[in-house]
Amino acid sequence: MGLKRTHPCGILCTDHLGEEVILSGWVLRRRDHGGVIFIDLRDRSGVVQVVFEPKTAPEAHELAHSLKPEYVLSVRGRVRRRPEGMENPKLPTGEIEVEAHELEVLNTSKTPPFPLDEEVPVSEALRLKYRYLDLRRPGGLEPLIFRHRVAQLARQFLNEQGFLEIETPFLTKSTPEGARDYLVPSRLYPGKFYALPQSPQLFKQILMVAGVERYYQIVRCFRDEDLRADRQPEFTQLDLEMSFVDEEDVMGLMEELMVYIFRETLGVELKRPFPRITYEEALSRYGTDRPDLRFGLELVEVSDIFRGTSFKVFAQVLERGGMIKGLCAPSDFSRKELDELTAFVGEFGAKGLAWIKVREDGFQSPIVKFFSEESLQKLREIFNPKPGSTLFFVADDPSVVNEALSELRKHLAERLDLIPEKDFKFCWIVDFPLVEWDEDEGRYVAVHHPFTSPKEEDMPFLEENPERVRSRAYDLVLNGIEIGGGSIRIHRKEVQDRVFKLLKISEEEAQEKFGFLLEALEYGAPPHGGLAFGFDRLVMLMAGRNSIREVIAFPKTQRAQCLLTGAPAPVTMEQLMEVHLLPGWEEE
RNA sequence: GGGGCUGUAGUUCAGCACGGUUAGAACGCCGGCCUGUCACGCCGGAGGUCGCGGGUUCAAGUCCCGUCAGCCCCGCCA
Repeated sequence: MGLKRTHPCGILCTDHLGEEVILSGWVLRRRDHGGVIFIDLRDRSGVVQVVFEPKTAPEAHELAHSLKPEYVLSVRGRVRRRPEGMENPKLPTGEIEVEAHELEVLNTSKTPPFPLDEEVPVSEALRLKYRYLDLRRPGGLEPLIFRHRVAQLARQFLNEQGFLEIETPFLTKSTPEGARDYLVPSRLYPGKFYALPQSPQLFKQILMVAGVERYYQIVRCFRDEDLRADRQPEFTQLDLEMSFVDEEDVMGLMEELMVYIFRETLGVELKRPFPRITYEEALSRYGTDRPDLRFGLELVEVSDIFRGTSFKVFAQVLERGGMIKGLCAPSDFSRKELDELTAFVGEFGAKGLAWIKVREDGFQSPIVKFFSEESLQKLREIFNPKPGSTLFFVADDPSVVNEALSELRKHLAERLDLIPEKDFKFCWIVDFPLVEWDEDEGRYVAVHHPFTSPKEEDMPFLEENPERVRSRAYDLVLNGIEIGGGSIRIHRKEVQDRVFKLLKISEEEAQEKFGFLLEALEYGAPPHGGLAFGFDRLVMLMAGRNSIREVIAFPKTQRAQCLLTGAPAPVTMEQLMEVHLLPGWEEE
């Protein structure tokens, strides 16, 4: 390579006037006037206009005729001010241009399968197959640069707080419960398998037993489950764990971390402390344990108001122990829109959606005739509805009511444009139940995981009334998306034994599955707890993107394929034999 | 496993409800011209397995069935 780069393209400005520079980058566009030729040269830093003139540099000018998009160049030239009136305000470097003296073509390029020079939409499948071109588009690297920055800030913050970054194994042991594992066959041990970790949970607890006291890791995790816009089979956690702490210590430090990252990247000043909402209250007011606090439309239970009503649908639901909740939307809806909303809640199991329109002269609805003036007055007091708004009600079992209205709440907020742009509303959800009854398995299962500590004051109910026991777990929710979760762990074996008993995990089973952790707990395990962020989700939300694929360099499709490499792919018979996997599966 | 949206030129799309000449547009690409453009301009040209398979029909891009792929959602994700 003859010409060695001296400057990035995107930083050149009037400070560099008269300087001789050597630039390297890709041809974004060529504007060839036969005489003068303009090349927009792009590198990671940005774009600058290079001018080839027949008089100034005949050789370079001649060669420049042959340039095409995505050719790779080095150009030697002089920075000069653009002629009066020829500035391009759309370019950061638009005040200047580079008068080319020498051109070296470092590589040619095939015509790209999609245009790289403009913001035209390109199908995601094509973008993923040619991800290297997709990323090369102007601004294409932005999400990854942003992600890098968030990662570095997190590291910096945690380093200063005395955390050690420690790696944990990827080839580890399958632990049942939780998501489906990705399995790796063992060559040395026929019939045995490693599993890729769903999270470093057990290792980080053991690091606490090892005396690390403060651990973190930005670490890949693997779960073989179906994909979503915010779920990839391999994703990244910012994982951390601390010794000698309670939940307030962890939550407080994590708030500081968020404040720091948001300030340094987005210039957003987050207010501390973040609201703490109990699980029960979140369900009551928002119908979900991950509420979006950027808008109102809160849910209110109105069962008592309608008790004894002659409206059959409500009465029957109440009789069989169901509930009625409602919300007030600040908008009027047409008959057709109301039908659409009814169909919408139907997707979540609601058998109907009752509505009352609020008019200047009172309520209007087909069902309002069933309600006493006293009931209607109470509705007015609760919702304080302005004329022109609409009350919605769902009557059903609590789980259906909450899910349907929670989804309706989000749906209406989007539809009515009630969500402020660039708004970041955090909250902690606390006081989760320790366990919930699993109908299919016929036993209690852990809401978080089996190592989550119960609250001290609820310990007496562990055996008699387990559903009443709250855990020392906490979830961090941002704009209605769970971005982190953690807990204070059980560090004493007798408590762990009682929880296993409650979860109907036998001693033999516990020994087989988590024996190494249980044994570790017996050697002076300190009280400890921690948290894991869904790092991709956090970055996605901060970057204002709709999918974590946008903030991952090489994401997989919804069917879990990598369109770039073609993974997953067949392997040879020899490879299968080596890991003792006999073919036969083709038969199916 | 289930529901929905999408699939037509290299790209982004129109055409499909009501089947009927040779399937269009823009950008890109190829050739030519052009000394101040910046989505340069002008002239000319090439480019199609209408995702794939089957069916209905005299005739299918268009209707029907199946299938594949991408995306969104439910289930699933302690």
